[in-house]
Amino acid sequence: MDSVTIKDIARALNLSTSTVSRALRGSYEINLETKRLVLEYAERMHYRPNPIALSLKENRSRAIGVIVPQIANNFFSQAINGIEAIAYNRGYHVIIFQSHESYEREVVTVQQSFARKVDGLLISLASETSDLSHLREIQQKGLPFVMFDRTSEEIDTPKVVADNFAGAFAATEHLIQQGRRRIAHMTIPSWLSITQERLAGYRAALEKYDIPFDENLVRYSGFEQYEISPLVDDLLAQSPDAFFTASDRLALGCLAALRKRNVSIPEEVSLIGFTNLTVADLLSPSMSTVVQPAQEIGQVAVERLLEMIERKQKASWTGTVKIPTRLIVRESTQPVLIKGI
Amino acid sequence: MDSVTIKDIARALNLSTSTVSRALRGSYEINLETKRLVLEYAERMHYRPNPIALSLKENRSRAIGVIVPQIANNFFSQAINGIEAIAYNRGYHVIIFQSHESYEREVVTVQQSFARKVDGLLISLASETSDLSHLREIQQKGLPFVMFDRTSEEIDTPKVVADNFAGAFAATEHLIQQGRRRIAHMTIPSWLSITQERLAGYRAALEKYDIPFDENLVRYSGFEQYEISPLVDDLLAQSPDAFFTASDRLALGCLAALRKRNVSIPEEVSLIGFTNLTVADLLSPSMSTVVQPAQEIGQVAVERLLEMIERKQKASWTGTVKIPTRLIVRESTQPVLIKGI
DNA sequence: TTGTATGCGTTATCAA
DNA sequence: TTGATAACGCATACAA
Repeated sequence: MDSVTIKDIARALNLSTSTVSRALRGSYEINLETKRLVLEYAERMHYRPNPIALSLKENRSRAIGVIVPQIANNFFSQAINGIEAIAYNRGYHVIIFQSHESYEREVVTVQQSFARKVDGLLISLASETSDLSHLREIQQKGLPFVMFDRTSEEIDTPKVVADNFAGAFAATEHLIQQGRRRIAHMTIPSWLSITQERLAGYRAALEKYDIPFDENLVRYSGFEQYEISPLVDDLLAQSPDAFFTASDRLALGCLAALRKRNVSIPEEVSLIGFTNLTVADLLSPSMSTVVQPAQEIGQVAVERLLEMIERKQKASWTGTVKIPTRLIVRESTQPVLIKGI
Repeated sequence: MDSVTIKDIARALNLSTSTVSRALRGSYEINLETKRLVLEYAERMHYRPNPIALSLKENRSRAIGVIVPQIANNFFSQAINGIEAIAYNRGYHVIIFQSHESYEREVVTVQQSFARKVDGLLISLASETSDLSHLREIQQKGLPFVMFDRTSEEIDTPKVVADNFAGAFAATEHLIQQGRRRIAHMTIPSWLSITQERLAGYRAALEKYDIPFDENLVRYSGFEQYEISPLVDDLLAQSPDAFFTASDRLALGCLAALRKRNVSIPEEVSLIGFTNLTVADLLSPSMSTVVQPAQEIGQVAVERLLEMIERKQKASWTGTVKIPTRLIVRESTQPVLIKGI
């Protein structure tokens, strides 16, 4: 594990470390011949500056931390994909952390990434998280961070989310236009901001078409697969004619549960979900979907973060960016219409 | 971004940094009262050792690098999930890198992770990669690494893969037992080890049932979605009665292409693919699948890596671990049989 | 039991 | 134009 250091070069060339350092950094105040010599030798020996030493000196790491509830989730893995691509081009590394939907792990993870001197943090909250003091703490310590997807009103920092309201509105409206009126809404934990926004979009669409809101048609589910089936039973007891689900897992769980009960789609019920493109591609033909712009959310979030980092300012603007969703309507096997919202 | 350092504690308590350091590390040779004082103060000030300083000193980072072709891929994100869970419990961080299937990026990434002083590397080769000198280089420099999934015979290091031969054999045999005899095999680039293994399993099953191998029934595809459809056309011209695809993307692409051409499944053709559980859950009912044990591969790989790191030895044993696959056979809507191989 | 000095790799400051 | 020295935060060999 022996790397070439500046010291090695200095010794070999009978120079001081400072001269070598300057030569490598292309400083002006240096003899051209010396410079050439150093660069040549460094090249030949495959010299690479030690990023750890640099981090210690500069008190930064050129790395950003990403905290997500789960990597093995299409939405987050696509978001990370977007994040990594941009960060890489800007010379930053990405360190991934998973909270596994656990509040405690999220707290530990935030602290660890701070200790690791990440230059900034991208975070999507664990479903368990309601107390946000760990975030206030790092904010107070001056670590820039951007929240994405699972955000909270209680923290004043830039946020990037899908336009959940518009997406839910479009989905619900689509179902209504198909003639459905008892639209069940199966969604994720109620305290998440995205849940509220989607619910609001759902309600707004109902209202537009003068359909009364029936809270018996709304069910909140956790993220475990086994929770879904009983909720579908509950909802079926309310004799809905459509399902609008708030995540891909719910959509798929719902799909499976309906099949199991021999409920035909789309004759008896229509089904529409919030999913992302990868999943949307796999869906059974009759299912339309609101596509979450996962990758774009990641990209926009990391861009805002890098801006904060490089301008070294808290946050020029701490608003929420809403990335448009797309509604993909499938009549039979083919997507026949893709419309932006 | 002001963190408490040992120096701060020393100053506040009128001690030397070495005393504080020793107290924090629970050294014996120290006054119990002093120790208590230090620990208490450190606790109160939320002291956290600076991992960067530690890395510089100890020339290690308690981080492992993971290089995958793509994060936004169910197989790899599940593998990373398995890796992260274990690494976390053992006190290691995971730094993710994507090669984006590019040889050049893989090389750069390997060098960067070495420069970052990762304690070890888990790597799955980019499809473009055939020259392995970058790996030989880090091997020679003493950086331990484990290859998983996409490995190469040419490197002598521990490897963890799915039992591709057995999986392909079981898949093919299943199709044969369904009465199929012209089984098309659509697979990934031919130079990847997993491709060869799967092809071998396919051929072995044919041989067992005295079905002649027809190379016109085998097609190699890259990882782009648009490549698939023409290949399916090619294969259909050979009038196959079944498809065995070597990855989930191919399976899904193939499925879509067949639907588009109104080829009915499973009447006209049977379809079986190599996928992982998450994807398997989404599949259209008639499609059986060989499940890749993604998470387990990640877990086993990281365990072997940590073993190498902590024993500080090159590699006690550089063999290949084959993780069993499972064949999930779906007759109609339900998986009716799950058998281990 | 505690303190002093040194080094990990780098750069910035000051001196030559 | 170049060199010596200190500093980043920590651990440790050695001195007291």
